[in-house]
Amino acid sequence: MASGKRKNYHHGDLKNSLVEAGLELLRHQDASGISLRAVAKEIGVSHTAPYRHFKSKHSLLAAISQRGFEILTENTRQAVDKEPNDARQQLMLSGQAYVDMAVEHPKLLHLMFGGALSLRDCSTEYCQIAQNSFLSLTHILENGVSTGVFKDKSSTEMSVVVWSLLHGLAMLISAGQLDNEITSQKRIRELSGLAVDTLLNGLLK
Amino acid sequence: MASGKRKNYHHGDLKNSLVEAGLELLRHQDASGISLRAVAKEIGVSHTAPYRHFKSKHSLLAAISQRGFEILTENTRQAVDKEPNDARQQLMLSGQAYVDMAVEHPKLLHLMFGGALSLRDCSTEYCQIAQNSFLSLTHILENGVSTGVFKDKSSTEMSVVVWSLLHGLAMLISAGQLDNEITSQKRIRELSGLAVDTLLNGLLK
DNA sequence: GGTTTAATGTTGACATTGTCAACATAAAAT
DNA sequence: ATTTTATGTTGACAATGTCAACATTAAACC
Repeated sequence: MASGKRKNYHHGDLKNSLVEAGLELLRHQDASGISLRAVAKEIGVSHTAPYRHFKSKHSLLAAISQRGFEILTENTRQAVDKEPNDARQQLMLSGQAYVDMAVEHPKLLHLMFGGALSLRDCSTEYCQIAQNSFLSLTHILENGVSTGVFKDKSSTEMSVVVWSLLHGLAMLISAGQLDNEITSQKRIRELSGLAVDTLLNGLLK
Repeated sequence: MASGKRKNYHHGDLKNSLVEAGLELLRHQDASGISLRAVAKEIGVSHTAPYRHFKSKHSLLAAISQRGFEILTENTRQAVDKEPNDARQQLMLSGQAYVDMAVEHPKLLHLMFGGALSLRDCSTEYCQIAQNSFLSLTHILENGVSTGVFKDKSSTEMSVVVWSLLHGLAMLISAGQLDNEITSQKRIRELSGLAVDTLLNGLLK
């Protein structure tokens, strides 16, 4: 409808619409600046319609966060699939996908990791998908070790290290901490590649 | 006063007390769960007294965040001072100080990096102190290069890489993402050391 | 020491927000 | 066609952020 006012009483797919509207609002502002009433109004339903699909505002934010993990997982999978046999390149591409997420969805990333949402209090499904980056990296590292590209170390521990590097870069970028260092999209890719390259080759002489 | 009710009309140091009270509340809950009225009540002043010292709730949160950067800076400085001549050890100790911050102040760290607070809109002083970790690491790396311990690469770029690694580890820990991997305080120190060690020596065979 | 000024705290009010209960509508099941 | 269930609306209430006007007192000044 032109004015955004719905003709029918039943929306039909309100739950998903609320999540997508929330994602859209997070493009422009932090989670703390988002109100349930604003999201409902954006879609053209009453201020308490969301309570038919979500127990609370917190629940809606958790659903938006889960959507974020789905996007991150899919972006990373597509990137990695470009190089099915090269573990080193897969790490590079994973890094780029991760950092791209930070550039495109900074506020969403901030919601996903920490704050009111916690892995210490989540559904089985949410907890699982929130760890996909870790699992994906573990898989790449296992491939790298078994093909002789990487040192034979605990893949789990190395995943933690690789994930830390990529996640840290993503978080610093999205928080604006590297704005002095970053002048273009190309530069971001350079830094991402440099980070992975430095981890592979080491800092010591 | 025993009941927390102040006898005198003038508090005397309300501005700092608000920041400290906010820090304390952040030990137990996310910034989104903190209200100005609750902070004021904690100190025993009226609900609008804070507006005599802070333009808005956002301003108080920014002051709390700045306090957090001060704590991080001081903790890191004290850790690094233990090894004035060993750049490699200084990196290790910086890592530990950074990660300790994540364990002790997870919600504060989340407030400091991203969300409603941004380096794209901050006072000169805040912007400056928010970059202290970066400057500290750059200094350590410059020392390491000049003493021949580290490869002769751009210290600025290497600082970004090291900071990403430490920051990522800290953020993942504080978000509960590494709870499966971390079983004790000792384990956290191990992971922190492992992360720095892996960055120094590299992953490639 | 008294007066004036400025800093700072309080009171009351208002708009917005999250959430609830009761009611309304219609889709689905029987 | 009727009943049940899902889902949306209306109205209300408590909590919150913020503002203006007023109150208290500390500091500055003479």
